[in-house]
Amino acid sequence: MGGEPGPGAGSTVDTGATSDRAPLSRDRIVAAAIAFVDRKGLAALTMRRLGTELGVEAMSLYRYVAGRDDLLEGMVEQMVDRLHLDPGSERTGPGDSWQAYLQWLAHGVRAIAREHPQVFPLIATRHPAAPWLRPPLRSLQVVEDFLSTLVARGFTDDRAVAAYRAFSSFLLGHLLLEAAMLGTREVPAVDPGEETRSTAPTAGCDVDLRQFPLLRRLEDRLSEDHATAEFERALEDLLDRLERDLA
Amino acid sequence: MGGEPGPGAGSTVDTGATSDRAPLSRDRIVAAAIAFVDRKGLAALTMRRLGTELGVEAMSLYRYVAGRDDLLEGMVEQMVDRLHLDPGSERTGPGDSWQAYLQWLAHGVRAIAREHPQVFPLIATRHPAAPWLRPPLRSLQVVEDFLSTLVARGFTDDRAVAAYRAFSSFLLGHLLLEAAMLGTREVPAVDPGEETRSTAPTAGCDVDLRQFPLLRRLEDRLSEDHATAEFERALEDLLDRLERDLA
DNA sequence: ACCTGAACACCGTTCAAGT
DNA sequence: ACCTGAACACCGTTCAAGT
Repeated sequence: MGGEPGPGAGSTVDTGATSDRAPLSRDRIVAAAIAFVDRKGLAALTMRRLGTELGVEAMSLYRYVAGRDDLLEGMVEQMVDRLHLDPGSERTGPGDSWQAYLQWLAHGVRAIAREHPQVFPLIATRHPAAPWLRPPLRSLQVVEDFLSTLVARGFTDDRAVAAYRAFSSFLLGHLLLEAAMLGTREVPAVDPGEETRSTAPTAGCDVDLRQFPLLRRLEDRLSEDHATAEFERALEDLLDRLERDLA
Repeated sequence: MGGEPGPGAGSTVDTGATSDRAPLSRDRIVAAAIAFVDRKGLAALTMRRLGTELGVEAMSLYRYVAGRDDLLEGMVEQMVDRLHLDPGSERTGPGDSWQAYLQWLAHGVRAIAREHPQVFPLIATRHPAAPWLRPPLRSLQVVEDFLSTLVARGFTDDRAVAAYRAFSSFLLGHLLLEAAMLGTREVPAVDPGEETRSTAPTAGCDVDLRQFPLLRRLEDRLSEDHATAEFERALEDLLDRLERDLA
């Protein structure tokens, strides 16, 4: 599971600055960037800060990544890669149904979104490797797997493409929303110990709801987190719909 | 439909730099920012560039917006505002069904996404005014309208909240995907006349599909644009599902 | 081979000063 | 009241130079 091949150390999760001496590779840089964004948010990610995080002088990074955009692309790629090299644990064999495969895939992507809510939005924003393909399953390999799994289970080409669209847009919608909610709580203060400087109207985040009676009445219910139940429900519905279309 | 109230001029759409002398207000700045991003993409939006665009010295903007983040927030707000002050043209009266209202709202949001595909992703990314509320209907007024319309049509509180979640996640997913596809074609070269400098692996955007036989076979079909038909279909399905839940 | 110092062009933002 | 010049701290990125 994404474990470092490193020199056998006890491998505490390493919360602080990881200036350990490891030879600095593209994978290590990308992994550090993901961890950094998980902690500090995307806006805080800077080539220079990431450099010092790695105990190195920022410009060194350019030996391994072509620039900031390439770094972001690498982060998405590394996150999505888990979806095919995952050790077959839950991976469905050729005998399993396409429903089982879509369930596995959906839960895999959801796990990514929940582990890295700050990074996940990049999946929707960054341009795909193939511009004519929609983002959410960013790896071409994953899309190929998706289509071939369905076609092998009796989908026509057209229906497989339609299923890909329906599935990916469902997944993107749900998970971006979920990630946005998770991401909100995570990066409250810019720095621990720094007073939130309420210089401007920006700060007024607790809006007054006097003009919105229903919002006030439903505030508690709206903020409840039924994310998992809602996700399962919507996924079931989608699979049912795809199944109906097959007949 | 979003027409300028301007001084009666022939009103060509004004493609170039709009350095006309108008007294510079928050609304004008925000509108200029939206137009700029539509033309050049979000990454190109800079306080300094927006300043010169408006024939003004960048720092002047800070009289009207609290900073870049506030500007982005203003852009989202201005785009979403169309959804309630729209001149009731298609706005449904109290006698109409909640289905008609949701249809109207969905098409309104979709129109925004299609007109401003480069700006639309901000709706999913920027933090909401109320952190416990999910983004896609960013205006609290719109959410209030949504809930009160449904409650007035016989939804219980719980069902109205569930409907809001299902509807907003559907809408966000579909429209982010659609906007991403539209946005891809729009900003191909950084500048007209500037050669795309293929300095690095970044440039290899036309991936070779030799290892992905299904992608190659379905490339044409995958890149077809059935956005409108798919949207209508999925919206119908969602409304059916909400209706089933009512019984 | 791998990292760094110094430099360049460009940011966001502040603030005293102009008109 | 509204805009500007100059300045500050910080970016991304390049490249000749160090080890």
